[in-house]
Amino acid sequence: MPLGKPRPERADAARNRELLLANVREMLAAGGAGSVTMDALAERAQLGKGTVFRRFGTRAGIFRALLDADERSFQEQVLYGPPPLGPGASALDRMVAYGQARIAFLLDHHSVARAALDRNQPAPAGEATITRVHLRMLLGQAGLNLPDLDTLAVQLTGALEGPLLLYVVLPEPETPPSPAAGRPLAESWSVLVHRLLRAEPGTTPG
Amino acid sequence: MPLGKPRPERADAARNRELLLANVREMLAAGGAGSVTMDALAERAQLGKGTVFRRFGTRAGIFRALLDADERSFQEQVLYGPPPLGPGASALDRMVAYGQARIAFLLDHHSVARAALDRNQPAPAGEATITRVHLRMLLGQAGLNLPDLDTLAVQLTGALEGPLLLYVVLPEPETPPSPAAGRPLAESWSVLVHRLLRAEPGTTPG
DNA sequence: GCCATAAACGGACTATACCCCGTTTAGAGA
DNA sequence: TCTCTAAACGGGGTATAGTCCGTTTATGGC
Repeated sequence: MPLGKPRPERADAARNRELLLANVREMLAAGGAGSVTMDALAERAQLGKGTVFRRFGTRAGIFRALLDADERSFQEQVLYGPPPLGPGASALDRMVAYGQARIAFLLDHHSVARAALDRNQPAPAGEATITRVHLRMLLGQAGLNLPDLDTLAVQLTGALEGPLLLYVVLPEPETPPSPAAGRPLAESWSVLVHRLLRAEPGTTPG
Repeated sequence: MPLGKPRPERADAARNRELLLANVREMLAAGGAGSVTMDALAERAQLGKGTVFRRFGTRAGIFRALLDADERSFQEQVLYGPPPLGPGASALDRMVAYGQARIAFLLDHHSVARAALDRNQPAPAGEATITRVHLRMLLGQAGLNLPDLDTLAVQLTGALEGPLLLYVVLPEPETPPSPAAGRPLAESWSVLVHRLLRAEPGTTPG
């Protein structure tokens, strides 16, 4: 038995996962993230409560699972899509484009993204890390003459996502997500990145 | 009866508040933030649970109250202390100094500051806002030629505090707070601020 | 001192996340 | 098809945040 393959998920488990996620989406649409309780979800899906926890581990885990699919397709746009979000543009342009896209993404998924946060757990594992890793890479490509790009990437992640996840600069409950609500953030992000990546005065680029 | 004076806190209430906070500090020292439960606190202080909630409203409120005193003296350093943290230095220098001081503060109070966060509540009201407001003011003084300093201040708040509050770049449980642990963050903050406030090439200052 | 009243108090009650473990079942191999 | 085992399932149990409301008490005005 090859060690790298920890046995695929059993068919009934997979079926139930989908069933649960479908129910979560419905509950979400009907009553918002607050209405999704483990008990209610279990009952609605006609499953035991233990099953729900076995699938998702924690309440936040449900929302992480929900985010996952969209997050993956978002990531694909970033890695393989057309520039400037995808490869083929300058680091500067890509960073601005990434910020804009990320803000739009977090706006779209605002309620779920916040519900996916887990006090106790440091970083919502999959979710926030995409930003940190990608920004770190772009900083590297930008040819900055700076020592600690890792830390800078963490801080920029905070600048980009913090306003939407921590200091909630948005939206009134039940407000349908206005597409332009993130405009100021995107605008300001662009300024921040432009100034950060701007060449040192009196330095030859290279 | 003057409307602005909503009646001072009753003596017994004040006494109990102190009693509770003292007990919280002891529990904190003994078993960490996780060991501070409302029931345990109430019992330890020989008070009813209802009283604890009446005093602090919510679990996070306890930690906010704990933070409050230190936060106030921190704020005083910023408003009236010696430069560069206090007034009397350039906006740039003050912003760098503020970042350094804030990082040290959050490091010192890391466990309490995180416990003061309240899912549900957007921003930990008093706590995070100090940073936002102060950065906003300094940005104004810096004479930047930028349109939306409010949003920029929020993003910088995220850059400064996000790493410590959201993406926990620190410390292993039970690690005594190493004073140098925030060095990379402070260093990187300095770089970020320097580049942000750097004069536009070909622009006359003023 | 005495009274009236607003505030504080207490602790039972509810809602909910998360745990445990005995029972059931899918699915690989004989 | 039968067996065997690891995985999945169920739902009662626990811990804990937060609510409610009847009771007690501090305190300002008389």
